[in-house]
Amino acid sequence: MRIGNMPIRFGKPRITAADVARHAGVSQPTVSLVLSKHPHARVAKATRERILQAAQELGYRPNRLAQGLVHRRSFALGLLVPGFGNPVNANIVSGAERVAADEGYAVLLSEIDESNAARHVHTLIDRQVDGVIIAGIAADTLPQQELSRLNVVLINQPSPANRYSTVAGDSLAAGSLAAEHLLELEHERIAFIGPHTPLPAFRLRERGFVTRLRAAGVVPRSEYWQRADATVAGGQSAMRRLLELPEPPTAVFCVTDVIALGAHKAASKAGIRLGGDLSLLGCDDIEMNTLVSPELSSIRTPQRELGALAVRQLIQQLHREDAQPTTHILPVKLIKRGTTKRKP
Amino acid sequence: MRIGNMPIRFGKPRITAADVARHAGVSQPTVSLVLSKHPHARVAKATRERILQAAQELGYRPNRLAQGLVHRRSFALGLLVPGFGNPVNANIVSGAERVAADEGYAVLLSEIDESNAARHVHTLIDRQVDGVIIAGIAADTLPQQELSRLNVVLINQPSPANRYSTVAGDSLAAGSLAAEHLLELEHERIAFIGPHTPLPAFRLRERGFVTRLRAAGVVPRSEYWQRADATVAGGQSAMRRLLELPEPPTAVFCVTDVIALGAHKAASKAGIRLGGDLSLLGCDDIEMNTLVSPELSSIRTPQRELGALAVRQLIQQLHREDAQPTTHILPVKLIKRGTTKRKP
DNA sequence: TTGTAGGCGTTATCAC
DNA sequence: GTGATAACGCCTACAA
Repeated sequence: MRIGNMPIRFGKPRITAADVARHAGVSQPTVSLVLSKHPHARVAKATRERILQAAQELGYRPNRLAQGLVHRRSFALGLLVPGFGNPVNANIVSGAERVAADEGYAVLLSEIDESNAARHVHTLIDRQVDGVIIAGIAADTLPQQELSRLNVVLINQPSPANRYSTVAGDSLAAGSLAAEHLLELEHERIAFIGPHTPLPAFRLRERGFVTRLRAAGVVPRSEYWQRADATVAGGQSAMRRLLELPEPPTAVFCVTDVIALGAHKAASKAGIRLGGDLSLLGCDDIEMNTLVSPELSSIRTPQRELGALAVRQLIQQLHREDAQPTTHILPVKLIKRGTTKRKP
Repeated sequence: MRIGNMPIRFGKPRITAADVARHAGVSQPTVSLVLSKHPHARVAKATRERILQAAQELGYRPNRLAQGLVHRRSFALGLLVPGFGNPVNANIVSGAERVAADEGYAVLLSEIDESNAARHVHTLIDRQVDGVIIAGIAADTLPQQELSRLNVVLINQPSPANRYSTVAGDSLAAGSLAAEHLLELEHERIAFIGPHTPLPAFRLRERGFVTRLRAAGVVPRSEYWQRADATVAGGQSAMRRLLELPEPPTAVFCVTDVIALGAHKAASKAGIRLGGDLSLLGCDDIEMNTLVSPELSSIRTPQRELGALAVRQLIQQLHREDAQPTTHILPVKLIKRGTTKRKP
């Protein structure tokens, strides 16, 4: 890529530490000492005052790039997500950004898919990010070599080989809660719609679901086990397939709300009374669950909290040379609404 | 803020240009010349080959921070948005990020509200962003002085004093189209729900709407003109107020889909048949419009496109010292769905 | 207590 | 063609 020799507008002369020094009649390092060193560096009160005032007057702000160069770190974090069209990801990003900003870190956003992930990771390394957070995409689909040079915190997925720290909603419990709820409502013909994507969190939800069903003596029927794209359209067609079965299920658990909303739509279109003829349960509890009618029952997973916690964990890791990978599991919660009712 | 003296994990020795130089038996600046200078800098083919190979072998990647320091720019753009829980903003961000990445720019994400805007803007300046894009928040609520030191592109709002470039959906046309559609369906008792927030785009939508109504001889009734929070809940309560009127409207235009979805919900709850008893029209055309039943008619505004265009415009501005503020208006489009039907 | 020297990794300007 | 040398803005170490 060609750089240099390009004019840049607003090359307003930046105020530098040297300017402040001149203004205050001291040397530049002294300015640096007062402004960025440990709270009470030993420097004469008088000079300190003078420097602080000069800085104030000139509106001096240290150049983070220059600081980064010296410190070999940038006070910036990379955030790798596959599209925040998905509200779950949007919430994670939002939670992460907030904490990062509070802690003085910038957030570099990278919307990735399998095809461009390597490029994005490289970009982040080039910018000396202090660490990256990975959400919504399996870490092992990313270039391992570059990843190993970074501080990494994963969201919603166990770390391959336990190398990275993880924060996650309790996916096993989510699946388990889902099964329990449907069993409690006395359903037996219970179906499942999961996405093709082999995202660990989704697999765990499925596992928790199946395990709990089996424990109750309900054996999953293969024709009730549907795969779909993790989209509304995917949920729709999967639900249509279920409804066309000679003996359709009386309850369906979808591994994400987006899928569930698609299923919701397909069922409504087919004239099925949700909550009456058929119970439908999603997972994540996104906002629009309350916009459809009847409102979609769901398992609420923490999202902003995950983003926030991931950033905190990442920042903490930066401070300890010997930090070991940690795992944080946050609880999930069943939210009963209109789509899940006792078996007809 | 205290910096320095903090251990940072993975201080893996970065490969520098000096390393490559040593490896290739040339001086460091020569490496720089070959790797980052105009396509065909004059340097002996043999040396060039050697350098390229050395760089390849060592996996050298130039340090963007150092480049930024000398270029006085960072190849990073700031993105200021008020919450991407709002899918409209999420789409804008997504479109912007994509183009930025393609052009080699990083995106620094800042989720702002009026209270923390100044801090975020400062942060961006400290990081020497080459420019910022502002979406979903009125530019004149931000600190003007700092803003004036930046390259700015606004999304969906005309520039105060015409100082900044703007890209926007055609809000006037959106309002006008909305009015036209409802008039065509022979409605006369036409209501409006707009947000409290004085966001320019919203005011323009309203103006376009009113103007077109007036042109058709329909005089807006004050009791039909509701203000609401720009949320689902806001839309709900506004719609309830409308329904309680002695003579309720037969058609309602909401200035955003989020509000409209709230209105949709309130109407459905009240037993109103949307599209039958009452026509409802939103604006933006977010994805979940097709999830409710009947599906919500809307005016589609470009969102990813706005984000993408904003970045392109911003980057272009960086290249011309004498760039004048420009204005791009993108067309909008009526999407007819189930909630708008001929007057009963 | 403060100033001087040196370097972080890069690019630009010159001599050679 | 190529290699010193000097920035960019800041911080650390050491000397005064």
